[in-house]
Formats: sequence, structure tokens, C-alpha cells
Amino acid sequence: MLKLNKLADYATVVLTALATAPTRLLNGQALSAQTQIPAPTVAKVLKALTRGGLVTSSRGPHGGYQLAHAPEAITVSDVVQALEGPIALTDCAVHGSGCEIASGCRSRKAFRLIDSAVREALASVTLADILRAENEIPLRFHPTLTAPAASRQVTS
Amino acid sequence: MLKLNKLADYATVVLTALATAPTRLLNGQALSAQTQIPAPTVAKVLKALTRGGLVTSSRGPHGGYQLAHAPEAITVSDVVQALEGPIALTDCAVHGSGCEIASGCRSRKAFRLIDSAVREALASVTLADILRAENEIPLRFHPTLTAPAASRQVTS
DNA sequence: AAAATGAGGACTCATTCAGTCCTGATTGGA
DNA sequence: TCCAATCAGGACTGAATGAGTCCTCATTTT
Repeated sequence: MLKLNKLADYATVVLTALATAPTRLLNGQALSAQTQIPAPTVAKVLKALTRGGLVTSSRGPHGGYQLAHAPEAITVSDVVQALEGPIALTDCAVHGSGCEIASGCRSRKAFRLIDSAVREALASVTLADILRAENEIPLRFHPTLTAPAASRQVTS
Repeated sequence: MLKLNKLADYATVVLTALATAPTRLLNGQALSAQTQIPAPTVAKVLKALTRGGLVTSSRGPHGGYQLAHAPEAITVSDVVQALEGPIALTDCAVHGSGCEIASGCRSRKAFRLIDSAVREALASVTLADILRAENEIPLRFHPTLTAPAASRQVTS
């Protein structure tokens, strides 16, 4: 359903936790306790975020993680790309060498436009925005987000 | 990788094929031949598009499919929703009843903003735009679209 | 009545993802 | 110098999802 994978979802949770204590070093265990996400999974997320340059890490006793940038400078696009790689809605690579579906390949140019539109949308939301939204209304669950995948009429 | 599933990809190909002959009824076999997509798969796509109200169908001999609206009135958002259901990047449903991850659930509000941003991005591109892009530069493949999923530095 | 076509759904195989775990590297302190 | 704590990297497994095919039924025209 064009959905984010869970790791990217967890990543935003972990990052918001880090953002609440920007000056301190938090280790994996502490972040796991704070976010309720299992420690091995948190570790996996943190490794990806470190590789992506979104957090910095320190080893050894009293080591841990810290945001590499201000919350205003970290976008959802950055997070998604750190966890899932480049944002591209379609990939020709699965067709092997060249495109087998000729007419399909011709529409790839259009998809590049779509890709950049989505990328911009994700880049328009920063970690600071998420923190702000969190503090407004803490909701416990959102049934409207998970409506059944029913078919829908064209609205225009 | 936040990618579209293939069915939605095929759907745009099938729809552009239908758009080239707006007045005629094209059956599944003809569309399969024209798009090079296997007949059973084309049939599956067409069923979803019919359910989604994007194309109209006629049964019996000389039956077939037709666009239900003008290409300007069919957006990529419509296509994606017909094939994949509502556009929502995150779903709380997987956590069972209520959210187990408290702090994660609090960021769902932010994700609703992201969802609508992505939805707008997809709604901004119409089938007519795709047809126009096709006619400009017919490319055979696009290596830049399928760059390796390497980690990336934050740019800002 | 027969043929052609779409509708709906079941089914299988492959791929991807989530989550865990193991081993090694680095750092700070006793 | 040694040990403990912590991160880094990657392998591995089971589950979930998606792609693709096929079968049967409903509808329409001749």
C-alpha cells in the first residue's frame, strides 16, 4: 500500500527520543527502554541512522548516540533514505538488462516527476515538526489511518 | 524502499494504452498484445481498475474496456488507490488493539501530515501528463532511477 | 444455444521484511 | 595491562507480502 517499512517508522520514534535530550549520549539500551522497542531492533535502526549520518555514535563505556544535526535540519526524507535507500517508486532493474515492456518504459519519465514530488513531500517535514505535532495532541490510536483497503471512486 | 508495487506500475501502462484509443473498446487480449504484459496479469489489473471506477467494462462478444474519464481527470493517486488501497505510509493496525509503542503512537499525528503531502504529490500528476511525457523523449532505460541503495549524507 | 468476454476468487511460488543473534572492534576505567 | 561496556557489521530464520497463474461463474451478442 505504498507504506513505509517498520524500521523507518521506528527510526522516527528513536530520533524523537534522542531529540528530547540533545546534549546527552543515550545508549541503545536506554533508547530501547524509553521507546518500548526491543533492544536488537533499536540497535539495527541506530546502525542505519549512523551510516546515514543522522546520528553520531561513541563506543566504549558511557558511549551512546546523539543527533548529528538540529531537529530542524533532519527531514523525513533523510530518515527514509537512511533506512530504505533512495526514494524511487519504480525500478526498471527488475526487468533485467533493458526494458522488456517497451511502452511501459516510455512512461518512466513521468514517474521521475512523481518520484521527485514525493521526495519533496517527505523533505518538507522535519524532525522538529514531528516533535511539535507530538506535543499538541497525544493520540493513542487512529482508526482512520487503517481503514480497510476498499476500492474507491474517482472524485473528480 | 517506498516503492510502488508492479500492478500499479502496469496499471499506468494499460491506462496509457487505453488513452490512445479513447473511443474504442479494447479487450484484455488486445491490451496484453499492445503492452507486452502477460494476459492474466493485464486482466488482474483491469479488474482492479474497473472496481476503482477508472475504466468501464462491457461483457460479451466485442466487449472490452474504456477509460471512464478524460486523461486529465485521472490522477496517479487514483491509480495507486485503485490498486493498493488508501495511501497511508504507516499503519497502527499491525500493533493489534491500541498501540504498544506509546511514544511511537504519539508521532502518528505527524505522519498524517506526511501522508497527505504524499497524496497531494501523487494527485498532482494526471494520465494526460504521462501521455505528454511519453511523447517527449522515449527512453529505453534509466540507470539513475535504480542506483544502489547506498547510505547517504544529510545534505542540509 | 453457443461463443466470447469480463468478474471474482483461490492458489502457488518467489521475494522481501522483521527480528534475533553472533562475532569483532573500540573505548574508558580499574 | 586487562576487563567491561558499548557500537559495527553481517548472517540467519520465520513470517508476511506480492506477483503471477488458473479455474469457475456471470453476462452479452449472435
